Amino acid sequence: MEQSRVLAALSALAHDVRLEIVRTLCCQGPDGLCAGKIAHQLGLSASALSFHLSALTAAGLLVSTRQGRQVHYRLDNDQIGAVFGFVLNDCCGAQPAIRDRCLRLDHLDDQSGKSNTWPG
Amino acid sequence: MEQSRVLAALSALAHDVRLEIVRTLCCQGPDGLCAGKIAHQLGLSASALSFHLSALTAAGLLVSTRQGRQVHYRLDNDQIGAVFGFVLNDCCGAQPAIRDRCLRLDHLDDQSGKSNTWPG
DNA sequence: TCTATATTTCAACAGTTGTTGAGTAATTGA
DNA sequence: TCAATTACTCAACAACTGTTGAAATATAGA
Repeated sequence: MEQSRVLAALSALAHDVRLEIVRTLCCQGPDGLCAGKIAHQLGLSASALSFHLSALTAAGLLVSTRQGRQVHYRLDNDQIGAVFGFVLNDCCGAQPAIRDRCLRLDHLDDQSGKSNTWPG
Repeated sequence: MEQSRVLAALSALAHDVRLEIVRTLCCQGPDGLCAGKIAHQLGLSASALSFHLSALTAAGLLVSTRQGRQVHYRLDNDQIGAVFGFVLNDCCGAQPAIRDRCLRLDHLDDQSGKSNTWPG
């Protein structure tokens, strides 16, 4: 994964409406949700929603499929995982302190920082 | 962790110079690196660097300590882990497909998506 | 074809972000 | 105290981002 794609993804996620869109889509099945339903759930105008869906799609975080009049959106889990994998492994040096906190293992282990090693 | 802090952190990370600063600091010891050395390593002007260090510090991703004339910066690993923990768990529904890709476990498991469950 | 529905595009505007270079503040050692 | 070093702040400017409402596009069904 290239850094420019990671930057685009982080930039896309760094907006409250777009993070809500991600949160809304993650609880849906593989069919995702059509634009109108997302707009209704989040109380957004059609054009505002379209703007943010475009941003997330351009960043590679969403994929869309037209079904008749509707366009269905769903998360691209592979891309999302790859983005955070890049940040955690290639930018943060795969540090166990970060990984454990990220996976919420920190309360399971001792506080010495000598917990699990980073996989890979 | 509040969503507003997560948004601030993602926004701070979504810049190539700032991601390079993070990458530079993650390979340093607990003392971190002073501003002048970061500027030299990355070829930045003092004021440009100061602008970006302020952004990262305001977002809670760096901590600084003055040592004489110099100011040393280091990553706040807890905060970084908490930010990505929030996104992966509270925004992406703790999905194994994302987690495995993020931890780069995807090449170890089968491709069926039935791999490890999310911890917690 | 005509109408209704679903979504996207566009232009205008306001607000935010990033860069530059000059100036300022804090600290050290002569 | 003075000069040198280190880092920060500020103003000006350009570029980018997000919001709004109107218009355009695509599809479905009568």
